[in-house]
Amino acid sequence: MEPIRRIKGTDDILPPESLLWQKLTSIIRKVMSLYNYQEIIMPVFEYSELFARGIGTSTDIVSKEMYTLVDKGGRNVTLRPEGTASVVRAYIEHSLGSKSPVVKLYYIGPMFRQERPQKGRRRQFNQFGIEILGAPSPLADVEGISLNLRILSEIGIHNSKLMINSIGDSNCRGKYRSDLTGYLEKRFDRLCGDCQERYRVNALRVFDCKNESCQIELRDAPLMLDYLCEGCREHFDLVKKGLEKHQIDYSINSRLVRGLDYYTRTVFEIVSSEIGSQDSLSGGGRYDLLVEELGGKSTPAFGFAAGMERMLLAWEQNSVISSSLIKLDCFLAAPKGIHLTQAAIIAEKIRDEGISVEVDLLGRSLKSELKEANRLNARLVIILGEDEASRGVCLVRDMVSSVQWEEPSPRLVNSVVEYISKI
RNA sequence: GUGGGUGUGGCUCAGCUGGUUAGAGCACCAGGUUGUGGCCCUGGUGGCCGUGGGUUCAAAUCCCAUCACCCACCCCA
Repeated sequence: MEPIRRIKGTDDILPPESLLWQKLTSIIRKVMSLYNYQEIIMPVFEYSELFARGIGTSTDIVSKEMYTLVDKGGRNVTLRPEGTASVVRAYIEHSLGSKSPVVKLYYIGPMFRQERPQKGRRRQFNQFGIEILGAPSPLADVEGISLNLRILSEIGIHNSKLMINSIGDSNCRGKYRSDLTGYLEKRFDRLCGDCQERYRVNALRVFDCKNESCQIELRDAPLMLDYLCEGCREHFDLVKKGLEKHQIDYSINSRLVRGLDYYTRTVFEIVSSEIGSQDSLSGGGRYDLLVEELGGKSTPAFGFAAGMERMLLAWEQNSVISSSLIKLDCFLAAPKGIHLTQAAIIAEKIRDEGISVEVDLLGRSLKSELKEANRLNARLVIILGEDEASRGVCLVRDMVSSVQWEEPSPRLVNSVVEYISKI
């Protein structure tokens, strides 16, 4: 019989690595609460149209990467490729804006994109992200970026770099776009095939091209930063000043263009040079037009999404040993299987006191059980041997100091509690 | 969708100018230690050498096909 395998681009996160994930999410939640963001838990699938309208049909995500299906009711639904569209949908659907002028939400969960997997790129992957809805001020941009960086530093990722840019708004982007396409048109023949395609779909993305000859052609290309209107220029200046006041290092990357259509003004990206070719740990920016685009009232907004698998990749560079996170207070050994049932009952009593206990379920030899206890990193081993039982005592062994002593059975639970709490 | 690389016990890999029973380390089990873990020693379990076809007296090894995984392009978190 052929065993069934997991779907391409999906992962089983096994222990002990899953403990690293627990730690990661607990750090994220802790920092979110420091900034007073509330969690929103959303469906993982939505009407396909939400993403088409929210993310933009010209993007790769919508045009070729979505897991879309028609359900039995004839609805066209899609596994979410990102979180922002759903948050905005929920914001509108529940009129969150009328309950409070500024709404700050975060989410953690899986996203789905049908791309060719590679390092740092999976078909099901996990993101966390925030959305600040209702705040037009650059203060919101700066807060979001600070929060993002704080999470990275709490985790222990220090090898990352922040890049920012402004891509203008509906006032100024139009003129820029036409000037840029005009510039590119004149050199169209000298651009690579990919860039010729970009020219047609979204000219701003030619700046992402890694092809050297294209970069040479782009040397004198007009830059968005020179086209910013008064409002956008001022907003961008305040973001930069804000970052400086927070002592946050950044670099301006005038070629930074986000792949999603909804961004306006501020865009940012945090990259790591140590996680392979997919080097973006997180990215986001301002999207002042999206809420209205999805049928809500005009609402300014800022948000970002971060790739959790990529953060773990960057984290492993700092040699965090996940297996050392496994800890067990106590292992209950009942050699030769005589007292297995009794052991299980004692284990429950110790657990009642909040102390973790493992019982050997196989009734193995004492040697095997100690070996097992050692593997499990157990601090104490309680041995319920025949000799001891006949004398009404148990043997307690500290696996770190190798000291062991006899304990009268009635006192066992109390003294284990005492011992563990003193460590 | 395009390109490159790799498929040998649970894991990491050696063997691959074709030639007798396919190896190592780690992990696992047992013993050395007649109830006591980690270190050490000894032994053991476990592999249709990704799959299918071809060449040959003979294929893990050569050829073709196919599948899977990895990395990169593209794009993005």
